[in-house]
Amino acid sequence: DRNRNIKLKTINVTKGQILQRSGELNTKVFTVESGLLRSYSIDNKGKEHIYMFAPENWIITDNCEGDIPCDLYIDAIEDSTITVTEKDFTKLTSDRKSLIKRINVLQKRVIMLMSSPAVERYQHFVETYPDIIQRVPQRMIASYLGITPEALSRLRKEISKNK
Amino acid sequence: DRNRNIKLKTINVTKGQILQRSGELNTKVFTVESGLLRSYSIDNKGKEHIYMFAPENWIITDNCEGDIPCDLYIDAIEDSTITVTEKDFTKLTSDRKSLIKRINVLQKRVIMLMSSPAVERYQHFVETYPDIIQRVPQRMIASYLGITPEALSRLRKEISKNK
DNA sequence: ATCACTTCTTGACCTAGATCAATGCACAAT
DNA sequence: ATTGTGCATTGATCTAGGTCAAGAAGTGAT
Repeated sequence: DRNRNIKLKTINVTKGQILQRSGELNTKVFTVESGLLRSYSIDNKGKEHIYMFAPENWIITDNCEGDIPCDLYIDAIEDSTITVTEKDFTKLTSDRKSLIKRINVLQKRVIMLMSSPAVERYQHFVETYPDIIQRVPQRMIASYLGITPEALSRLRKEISKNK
Repeated sequence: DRNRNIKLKTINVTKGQILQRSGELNTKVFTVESGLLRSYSIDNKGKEHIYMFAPENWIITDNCEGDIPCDLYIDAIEDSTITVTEKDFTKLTSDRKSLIKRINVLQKRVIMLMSSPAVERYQHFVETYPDIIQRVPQRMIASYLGITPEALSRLRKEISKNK
C-alpha cells in the first residue's frame, strides 16, 4: 500500500480555520473525510481567487515542490474532518514528477487568468518561455494568453514605450 | 522500465500537419524530439485558443481518458521529429489516475477561462458541481469563476429571467 | 427587540479588451 | 517586377464585466 511510509493523521477543523498560508513551505496533502475545504490565492490588490473546492473524498494541496513556497491558502468553509499526509518526494517516479510539474504550470495559469491583466500575463510568458517567443507568430502568443492579436500588439507597444 | 509494454515509434511531421483533432478518440502521447507542436481548442465562434506549446523534450497530449472524445487539436508549428506512444490505461495506479483526472479538470478550466463568457462558465459549474452551489456563499462561486459577486448576481438574474 | 455583521442586490459609471475595418509590410510564386 | 497571401499595426467604436456606493435582507449575539 502506497501509504505505508508516510505519516498520516486525522484531524478536525472548524469553519474558517486556515490550514496553509501562501508563502509557507509545505509538504502536506489534505484528504477531506467530511466537510468542505477550499484553496485560494490573494492577488496584489488583496482580492481572493478560489482555485478549488474540496468536498468529501477530495484531495486538496498546493502543488508546490519540496523547497518552493506555496502560492495558495487552504482553509475550511465548513467544519470538517480531514486526514493529513506528508508528500514523500523521495518516492516519486519521474513519471509522476512530470505530471505534478504539469499540474503546477496549470495551477499558475489558472490563477493568472483569473487575477492578472493581459500585460502581466504576457510578461510572465516572456520570462518563462523566452525561446518560444522567437519561434511562433504573435497571434499565437495572443491566443495562448487569451487575448486578441490586436490587444497584444497594443500592449507590446505600451511596454516598449515605458522604457 | 515503464515503456516496456507500450508501442513506440518515431515519426517526422511537417509544419502545419495535424496530429489529432478535437472530437476524436485518442490514446496517443507525443514527445517532441525536435521542433515545436501546439495543442489548441476551437470555440463555437471558430476562434482558436492555444492550450500549450511543446518544444524539444516536452510531452503533449489531450488528457482525455480512454473512451472520451478529445477537446484538443494538436498540430506542428515547425517541422518536427516526435515519438508517439500509446497511453496504457490498464497500467495506471489509482494514484496516477487521480493526478490525470485533476489535469483534466484544469485543462477544461483553462480553456473555459479563455474562451467562454461568465454565464457559460457559471452554467458549467452548476452542472458539474450542483452540490457545492448549495454549500458555499455566492461570492465564493464568483471568486472561483473569476468574476465579481456583483457580476454573478446580475447574470443569475438574467438567466432566471430567460426561462 | 436591537445591534452588529455579512451576504446579496441594484444602480451609475468606468475600463480593459473585443470587434470591425483599413493600411502597411514581408516573403513567396509566377 | 508584380501579384498574392498572411501577419502586424492602427484607429474608431462597442461591450462584458469591474468598481464604487447604497440599500435590503438574513443571522447571530447580547
